[in-house]
Order: sequence, then structure tokens, then C-alpha cells
Amino acid sequence: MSRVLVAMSGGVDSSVAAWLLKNRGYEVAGVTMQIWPREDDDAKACCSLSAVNDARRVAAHLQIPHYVMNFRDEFQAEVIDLFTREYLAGRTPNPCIECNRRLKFGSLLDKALAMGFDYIATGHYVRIQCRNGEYLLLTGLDPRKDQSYFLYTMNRHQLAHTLFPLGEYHKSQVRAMAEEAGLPVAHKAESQEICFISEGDYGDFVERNAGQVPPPGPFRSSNGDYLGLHRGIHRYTIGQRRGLGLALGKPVFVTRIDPEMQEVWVGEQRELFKPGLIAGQVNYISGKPFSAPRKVTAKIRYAAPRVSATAIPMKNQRLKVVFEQPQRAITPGQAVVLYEGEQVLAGGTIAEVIENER
RNA sequence: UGGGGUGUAGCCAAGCGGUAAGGCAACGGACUUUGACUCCGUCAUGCGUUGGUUCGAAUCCAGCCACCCCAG
Repeated sequence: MSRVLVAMSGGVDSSVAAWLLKNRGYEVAGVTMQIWPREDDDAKACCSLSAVNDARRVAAHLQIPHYVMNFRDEFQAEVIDLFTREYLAGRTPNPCIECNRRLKFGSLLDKALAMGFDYIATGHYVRIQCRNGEYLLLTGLDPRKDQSYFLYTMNRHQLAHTLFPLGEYHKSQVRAMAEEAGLPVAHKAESQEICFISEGDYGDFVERNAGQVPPPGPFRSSNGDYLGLHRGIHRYTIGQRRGLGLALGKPVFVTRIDPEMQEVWVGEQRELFKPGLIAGQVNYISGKPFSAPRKVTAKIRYAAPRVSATAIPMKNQRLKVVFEQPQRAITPGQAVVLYEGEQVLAGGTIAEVIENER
């Protein structure tokens, strides 16, 4: 009988994942990763004390062992510090992707294997398929919940030792199963927003974690005019409208962040549409880089539809992606994930925005 | 202190005697396992100020105040 360690956040999804695996005959244990040092987290934070307690209650209900593992130092070093550095550098990081890459499918998987487990499992809405000895990462069947975007960093080794039991279900079905299983968390709300920031805004968080307050600097219009003072480049992201405090009669959006000059450029909506991007740190699920340009569909943010594009391999793990239609607010630091049909092919971090078609 | 002009919410602005449009910003919420976007909602018992005319005034009249422009 295969042994599975399920990462349990105390939420509905991972709880149902554990329940499903137990019903399928796996020998299941649950683990809750402690990642955030504060003891007074409110219930909203995904790894707060109450999350640990919820997970423990679910494990007890399912009659499976439950462990709590301390990942605080690692989370700080691999996720939070990176998050902070990126913002200070004028980019917009995606901490969930790093957490998956470094912690869940990094350290946690290593520990699980060392403890004699065959697999780890999570409540992500994605599927893994094994065809001809090759592991494929597929989108979740529920198009509204598909979370493959967050998992493009996975490699064959990780895929071979991971189970995603929710990938074939829709959220409504998962809710129903939670009900059926009598899980104590069946009616818990969806988790949302950055899990380690439970109060205040993320700009304050960056300042606190960095131990410094980045200086204000100029807002500039498309033709370079000074429009006012911003509150530090870490508080802005490409495409942002709210929070600028600029009353220009027309809504304006952040079009560019210049870390050298500490400038934030703003312009009209239409100025946000760009033809392509260059991604770095590209990971190919198959392990084999593209050898030639390839037609794909691509996602430049989690909550966006996949759009047609051509991916052109470059040197140094880089990839150029040119979209069929210009895309709005392509943002350095965010991820671009490439698909073919329901299959995740690759993904990388957006390093540069291509300004003009050639 | 001669002439002219303007004063409506944080910004812009409609209104021209009948009981304060709209945009931007801000704030709140929805959406969302990242940041954004988007959507919904809220936002002047009050129209520089003091009087007057009128059934009724941001709208008409007068004084005062402030700012702007042209002449000095």
C-alpha cells in the first residue's frame, strides 16, 4: 500500500484531498507546514494557529496521523525575503509560485520521501498524467479553479512523487464531498490574498521586512512630465490604477517602473498593451527545452484566459513569447506559463517586456 | 483699489429662479490560493461670505473677502 503525505492547510480543498486518498486505499498522513512566525495571526492567514487546529481536527475526523512541520526559516529565506527584494527592485513577485517551488515540492517532498512516504499530495486543482513513462502536468478540469499556473516549476521527479486528487473535480463537487465526508471545515470560506500578510497592505509589509522605507519619487506621464510624488516604487505594479492619488480627469495606470530613477510612469489604458515578453528561469515540464519556435497558448497572470502566442527559445534558459494579440499589463516578476491544449509545457519569470513589434 | 474676470466636494466641472449632473481621486464591498485589472456601492441639507428680492435663489441685486488678467 502506497504511503501519502498530504499537505493540509486546514481548508476545504486539502481536507477533501486527504479524504479522497484515504478512500482510494492509500495510507494517508497529514502535515501542516508552519511558515509564519507570528502567533497572533488571525483566522484568515492560511498557516495561522487556527489553520493548524483546523487541519488537526480534520485529520482526527479522518483518523489519520497529523504532523506539524516547521518551515519558518525556510519560508522567510526562500519566499518572504525574495518577495521583498523583488518589490524593492521594481518588480512584482508571485510568492505562491516560489512557495510551491521551494517548499511544498522542494523541502516538504524531500522530507516526505526521507520519512518513507511514496508521495506527497495537495489540494491543487491540476492533474498529473503518465504517458509512456513521461509525466504530464494538465490543467484542472474545473476551468474556474485551474491552478496549473502556480505549478509550472515542477519537474519530472516531483511529478512522479506527487498526487493531485482534486484535478478531476469541480469546486462544487469538492464542496459536496466535504459535506458528505462530514468534514468540520466544509463551510470554510475560500482562502485569498497573500497568506503571510494578514493585516495592513503589502507595501507596509515590504517596508517592515526590509527594515527600510524606500524613498518617494516622481510620477511621470508618458511624455515625461512630472505629475506628483509617489510613495516608493514597491507600492506599485504595472497596470495598477487605484492608490495612485492622481486626479487627472481620466483614469491612469502604471505603465512602467524605473528602479534606477525610482520613477513610476503612468498612462492611459491603451498604453498597457504590449506585443510580447522575454521570460527567464524557464522550466520545461518535460525537461527538454524547445528546439524551435512553437505555437502555444500562454497565461501571463493567474486570473487570465490563455491566449495564443509563439514561444521562441533563446540562450540561457530564456524564452521569447510573442502574442497573437497584444496583452495588457505584462508585468516583470510575474510568471508566464505556456500550454498546449490542457497540458502545461513550460513557464518562466517575466524578465522584460517587448515594447514594439518588429 | 482704474478696468475686466472668476469663486460649486480633495481635483476638474454641469447648472442660468423650482429645490446640487458627470468625470477623476478617495473610501467600502464583490471577485481572487500572488500583485493587479474589472464590477458594485458610498461620497456637497450644500454652491466664497453677509444681507436683500421672491411662494421659492447656486442661479437675480448689493456689500465684503479671495484669486486671476489688463492697465499702472
